Amino acid sequence: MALEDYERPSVAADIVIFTIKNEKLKILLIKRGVEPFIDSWALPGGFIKMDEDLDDSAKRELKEETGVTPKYLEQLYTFGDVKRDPRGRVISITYFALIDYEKSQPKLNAKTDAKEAKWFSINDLPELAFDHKKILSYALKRLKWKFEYTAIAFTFLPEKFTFPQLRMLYEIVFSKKFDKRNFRKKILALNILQETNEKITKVSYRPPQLYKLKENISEIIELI
Amino acid sequence: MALEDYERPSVAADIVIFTIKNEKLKILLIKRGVEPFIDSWALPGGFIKMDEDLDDSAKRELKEETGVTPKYLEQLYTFGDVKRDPRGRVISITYFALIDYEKSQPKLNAKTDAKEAKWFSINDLPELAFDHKKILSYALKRLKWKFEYTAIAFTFLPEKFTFPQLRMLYEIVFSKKFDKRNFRKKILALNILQETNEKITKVSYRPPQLYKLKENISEIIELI
DNA sequence: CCAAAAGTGTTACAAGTACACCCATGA
DNA sequence: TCATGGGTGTACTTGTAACACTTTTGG
Repeated sequence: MALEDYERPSVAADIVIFTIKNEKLKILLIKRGVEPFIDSWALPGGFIKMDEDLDDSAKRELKEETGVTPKYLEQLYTFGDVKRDPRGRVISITYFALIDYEKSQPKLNAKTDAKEAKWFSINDLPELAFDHKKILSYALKRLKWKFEYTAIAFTFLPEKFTFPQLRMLYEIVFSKKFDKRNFRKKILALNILQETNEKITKVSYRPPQLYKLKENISEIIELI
Repeated sequence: MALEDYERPSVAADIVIFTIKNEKLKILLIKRGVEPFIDSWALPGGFIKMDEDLDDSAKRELKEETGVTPKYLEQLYTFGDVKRDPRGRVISITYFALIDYEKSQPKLNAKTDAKEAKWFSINDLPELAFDHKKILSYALKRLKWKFEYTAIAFTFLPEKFTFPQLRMLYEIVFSKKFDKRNFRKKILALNILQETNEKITKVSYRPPQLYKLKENISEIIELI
């Protein structure tokens, strides 16, 4: 049962990274510079190295290909159908990541196999390489689930944010409107927000109040 | 970017399979017949083959080592820390499986690397090989989650079952008592059960009624 | 003073929880 | 007739959903 007795598959990490910009839910894609699927859009990712843990690999690939560092990262699912990659057996450990929309400017690194890195609105996507469409659909389910049962929405927001901003996130993710009174009541009941005495300025209507997460809440977002 | 340019890790599938027997939650372990961790108890599993999909690999390993065919199987998580296996880089795609307690007699296959296969109560476990304790703890979380948000509990039961049986499952999984009136009300509200006109016999108290899942419900257990 | 979006409170309905007595059976 | 666990209904509490008017600001 020595490890050498077995033929080994290639193992890659691929990342679905979401942000929200201009009131749209977006994901970051790269344009492939190599075969197969050259010039197709695909999820950022690449082969894992033998001396790095899986999460580190996902972070590195994302950083190398797109210059982006996620605020939140978790493993999504492992796809490994025999024929998902025309080059041979490639198992893809996929990741689900989120980034603050203010910090989401991709910077392409020319040294990688990616020709281009670009945010695409989820409603206006190109054809994707490999089985990446399936992966994305899985990631979208996870995103909705996380919004419903955890406080992960805050990772899309800057330190200080308003209720209208937060509500907008939920409205985008679930593609429906939420009543602002009920929404506020529900969030406040979680008892994780702290009012600041600052307001948004330069809006030609009643300016919304800024809130922030209470101290020590940021780390327990998963637990709600 | 040819696949050959990358060193490849070994990839295994390991399975946490649960059953309920004698009012105890149990998992199936094998006693390792080879190094490393020879004579230690471990999750059943083994290296994936190049021509089989991941789920098939998990099913095959389970069958080969323990003779058991799961009623329910889903991917759990992929563990791949650099040093989780002393032999070298081994990534483990883990599975979560359930089996009807009436069909859960393991039959050891002598041709494998397992010396023995045995059900262990979750409250009375031996030391486990590798990082299998961590994997098990993850599987337990998933089990509770599935019980809470899906109708997966029925996979532990035979075709016809009683409310007391079903309630017992929940009490075992959550280690707490449920009020029998409220429990019944909640399950009936799901509208997935059909009363039969049969009862349990040979009990020295009022015999409980047998129920079964409505037609076409078995397949949508995930959706509740 | 107008336009725009923020902020606020009450009522109705549904879901969940707590709780105690009678029933059917085998021994 | 007794012991055992099964079966049932009601009141209370909590959470969710529906809904309309006043407030603050910049232009």
